[in-house]
Amino acid sequence: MSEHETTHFIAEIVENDLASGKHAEIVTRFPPEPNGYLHIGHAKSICLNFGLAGKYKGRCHLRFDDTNPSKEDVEYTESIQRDVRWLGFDWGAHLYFASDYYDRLYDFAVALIRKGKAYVCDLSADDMRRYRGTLSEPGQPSPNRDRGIDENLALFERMKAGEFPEGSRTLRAKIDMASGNINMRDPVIYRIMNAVHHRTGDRWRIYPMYDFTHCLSDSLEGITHSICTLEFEDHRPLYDWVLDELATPCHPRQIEFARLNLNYTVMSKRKLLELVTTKLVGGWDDPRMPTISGMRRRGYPPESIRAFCDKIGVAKANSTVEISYLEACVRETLNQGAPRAMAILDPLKVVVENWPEGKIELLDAPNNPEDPAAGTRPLPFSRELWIERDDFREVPPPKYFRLSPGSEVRLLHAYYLKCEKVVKDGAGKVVELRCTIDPATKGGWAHDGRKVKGTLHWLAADHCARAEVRLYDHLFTVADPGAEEKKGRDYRSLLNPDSLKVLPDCLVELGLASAKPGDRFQFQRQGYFCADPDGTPGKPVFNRIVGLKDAWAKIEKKA
RNA sequence: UGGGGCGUCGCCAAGUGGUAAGGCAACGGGUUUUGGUCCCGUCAUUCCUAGGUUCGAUCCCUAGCGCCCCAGCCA
Repeated sequence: MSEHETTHFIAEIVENDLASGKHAEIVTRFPPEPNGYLHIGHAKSICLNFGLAGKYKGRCHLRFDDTNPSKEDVEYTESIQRDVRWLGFDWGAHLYFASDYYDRLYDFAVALIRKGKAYVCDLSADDMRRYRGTLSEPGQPSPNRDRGIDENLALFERMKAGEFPEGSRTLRAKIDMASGNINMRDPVIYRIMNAVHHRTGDRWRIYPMYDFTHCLSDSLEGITHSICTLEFEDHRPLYDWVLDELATPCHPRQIEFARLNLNYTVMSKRKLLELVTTKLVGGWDDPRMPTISGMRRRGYPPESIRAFCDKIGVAKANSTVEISYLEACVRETLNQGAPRAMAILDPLKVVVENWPEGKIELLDAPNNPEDPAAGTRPLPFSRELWIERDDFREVPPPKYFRLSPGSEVRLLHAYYLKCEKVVKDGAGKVVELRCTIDPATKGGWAHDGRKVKGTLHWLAADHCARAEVRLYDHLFTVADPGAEEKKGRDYRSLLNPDSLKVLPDCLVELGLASAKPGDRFQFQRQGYFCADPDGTPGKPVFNRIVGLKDAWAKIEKKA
């Protein structure tokens, strides 16, 4: 992981607690609700929690906050574990489920009732909302607020036994209906639900709420630092209240930080779920999705995601990070390790007129100029070649270094190539280039001091494999779909229609035909690509992970 | 005149009274058999605003302004 000093206010708190002896060892936790797939925002939290535990020699638990059976599913508990592991983190033996604490949680609730700090409320959801008051007006006490302890105990017992219909009663903490903090206006801590829980089945008819469950789960596990996002700041007084009222093993400190936002995408679980269920994308692992599984399929290396999370920092100010920053992190790690390969996305035929028909020459190509240890591979050269259509212009614009009539370029690792003639079809489309090579430039070196400005990638026509290539762009056309939505636009209408471009007839080096899903390459001069599981032995499929920086595109755009 | 937070370069983000780190982006230049990588340079006299305290304030005080979150029997 990154060497540079990662220091932020949470690390500072941890360091102080360790230095002061408040804690001998820190314990953090990543507490997802299994109601969707993890996304890059979760990755920030995962890196933070597991990262802190790793750096300060503590431990980090993976705990599923599964208290709402109506939205949760085992599919998600599985995908979440897969994703956390893939990111490079290990919870060891510390895998927990809030649902495993249901019995103890129930006992805690009973204890609260005994203390006169909780009561069974008969208000309907609508009435409860009315009694709650508003942001600027205090709430009114529930008619059941002063119900006797024994009656509360009996009623709660009967709630548990399933004697009452869903929604008919709740257990509420008795705190302060006039509090400016609405979370403290006698919050519901248990509700009646008939849903089947993915782990406890139909054993329970009542389910604890987040505010009651989370702090107690933390305490039961001996968590020292309970790190969550900003929107829970208002819940901290309640977190502390519950732990102060009950006899618990310890009282973790809740610390809030700003969640990650990325531009040109959405991070809301609801929207991501909707994109998946309405088939606006191919699934949770669609390479355009900001999900961990999407990024994995796209080809983002896990270490680049970790580096990104490390670099963006941790603070309390809401912020939106440019997705290009993530892409820069991906390029950085891929540049070091990805083997280079020739691939032609949009082929244009070149016939080398002074190269004998049928002659094949094997040239030596380094696998990675950044890493000599990666070795070399033989590259066949022949009379007929493919080059990138975009690497030829009949009328070259200013500063165009590539091929044009009469110009000379270098074929990477091969020869200097000169364009002698342009062949067009009836419609005027260029279909073939008649060229010559300079035999004295084998390997791509001219020994007469002659320089060439452009270097092109290429493939021998009869010695390459077909491949499908999928090019991706931002999921949305606007940087901030949320802002547009506030102006009345449906975020779905902001989806980028060009976010996926399928190129069915690309050409790649023969060796890539056997690439395994997940294998990553740099297609020289173009970008980084990753073999997709959709590929077949005869026809591999490559996802563009991210393009290389393109100085020429910039020049051309300016002109 | 409900409560809780936050405001430092286009985007992140250090800084905790001694005179504005770093990364990304951008721009200029060098190297280069990827117009990639790499290297060098430029890029906030200014820290939301206005007052005040101080020899000195992004950091302290006061008053404003702006933005985010909260009225689920979601998490």
